[in-house]
Formats: sequence, C-alpha cells, structure tokens
Amino acid sequence: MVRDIDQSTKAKEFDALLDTLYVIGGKWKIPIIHAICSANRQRFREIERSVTGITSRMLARELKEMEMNRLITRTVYAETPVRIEYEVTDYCKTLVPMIQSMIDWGMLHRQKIKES
Amino acid sequence: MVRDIDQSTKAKEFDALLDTLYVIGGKWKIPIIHAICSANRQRFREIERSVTGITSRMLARELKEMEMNRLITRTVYAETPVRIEYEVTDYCKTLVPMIQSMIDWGMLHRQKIKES
DNA sequence: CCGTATCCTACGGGATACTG
DNA sequence: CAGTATCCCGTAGGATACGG
Repeated sequence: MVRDIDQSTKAKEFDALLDTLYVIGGKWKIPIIHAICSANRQRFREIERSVTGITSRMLARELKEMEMNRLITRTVYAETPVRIEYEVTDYCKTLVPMIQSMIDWGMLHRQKIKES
Repeated sequence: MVRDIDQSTKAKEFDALLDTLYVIGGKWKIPIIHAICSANRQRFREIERSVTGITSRMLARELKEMEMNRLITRTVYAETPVRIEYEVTDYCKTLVPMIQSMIDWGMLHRQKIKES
C-alpha cells in the first residue's frame, strides 16, 4: 500500500534525524567542528583555546568519538617534539552549511529576543 | 584595528552558534518541531504519538519552553470539549531547512557507517 | 484529552591532578 | 604539548500516578 510506503519513509526520516542529533549531540561537537574547520587543521592545544570553556578531558573524549564517526582524522607527525594534527574529513564538511545556518539563526534569534 | 574587528566578529559567530544550540538543545525540541511542521498544526496527543518515546511530562515542558522562545503558539478553542492546537510560528519555520539538512545528513551517515 | 506532581537515577560534564 | 585518571555533582529526562 502507498500509505505503508509513506509511513516507512517518514519513519526513516525521523530515525535519520535522531541519528544526526545523536552524532552532533552534546555541548561541544559542533563548536569543535566549527573551530577546526575555520583553520582547516588544528593541534589539540589550539582547539582547546578556540573552544571557550572546554576542558582537556572533554576535548579528548569528543575528538575520540568524532574520529570513530569519521568526522575528523588524527595524524601523528614523528618529529621531535611530536606534532599531532586534527583535520575534518570531507564528509564532515558536509555539515558546514548546517552549522552556518545555525550561526545565522542564532543571530536572528538574538534580535528577536531583544525586541522582547 | 582590523584584527580586533575580525576577532569580535568571530566571537559573535561563536556565541550565536552557542545560542542556537541552547535553544534547540536537548533531546526533543527538533523532533517536536519536525512533527508539528509536517502537519502545520497539531494537538497535544497527536504530537505525543508522532514523537516516538516522549512522555507527556517532557512534551509539556518542551512546548512551554518553545512557546517562550516564540517558536510555537498555543491556541485554545472554547468548544466542548475544549480543543488546543499548537502551531509553529513563521520564525520557527526558518529552522526547517536546517532540520531538513539534518535529515539528509543522517541518511548519508547511515550509509557511511554501514560501509564501515 | 491535556496536562501536573513526585520521585528517582544515569550520565554529561566540571575541577583537579598527574604522566609520557 | 597531548592527553589520562579520579572524583564529584547537577540536571535532563524516565516512570508512574493523578486531576481538571
């Protein structure tokens, strides 16, 4: 039946939405992506500085999770001292328009609230 | 200085991003908006049914918060029995493209993970 | 139908200290 | 620099029951 097909499509959309919210969920992932993206590649300490308020524990944890989800890559350069760089994947860059729309919307929202 | 202007712009962008994440934050708001939007207006019970897993406590709480943030309106129709409908504001509809991109991205992500 | 009132707990996430 | 190890806490949010 057409109706069944339509329902399962809606259900899949809903699940996809939940997936996305899960992947980008929590307080830090989007800000981290935004930070790495704006410099294209970044070291641990640099990210820590540009994401205001994050602790090294949280950053380490989030980076690990995002690596598992193929959002970033971690590269170790065997220099002395060792240098480690994080880079967003092309895949992750597909999130950029979404993040930009979040920024735009936040600006708008701030205006809206001021007009109380 | 140009550099200061640039930095404060970046800071504002960052804050706007945090604002958005705050407003749409939590587990339920985006799914709720998506549910109401897809029908344009909805009653409490209908929303409850289409947002899988939510409890009435959570739904009531989220709706209240979203009303405060001018994302939805609550209209009471003095019939018997009384009918109450929730509607997204035009303002809220500016979130729709973002939500759609979340859905698209979720679909993509699922593929990506399957290819492990 | 449209919620509110309680109670309770898992866990996201902060603070601090420490290692290779 | 690039993290790990502990300890700890607030609160988002689940379960359940009830009321207008």
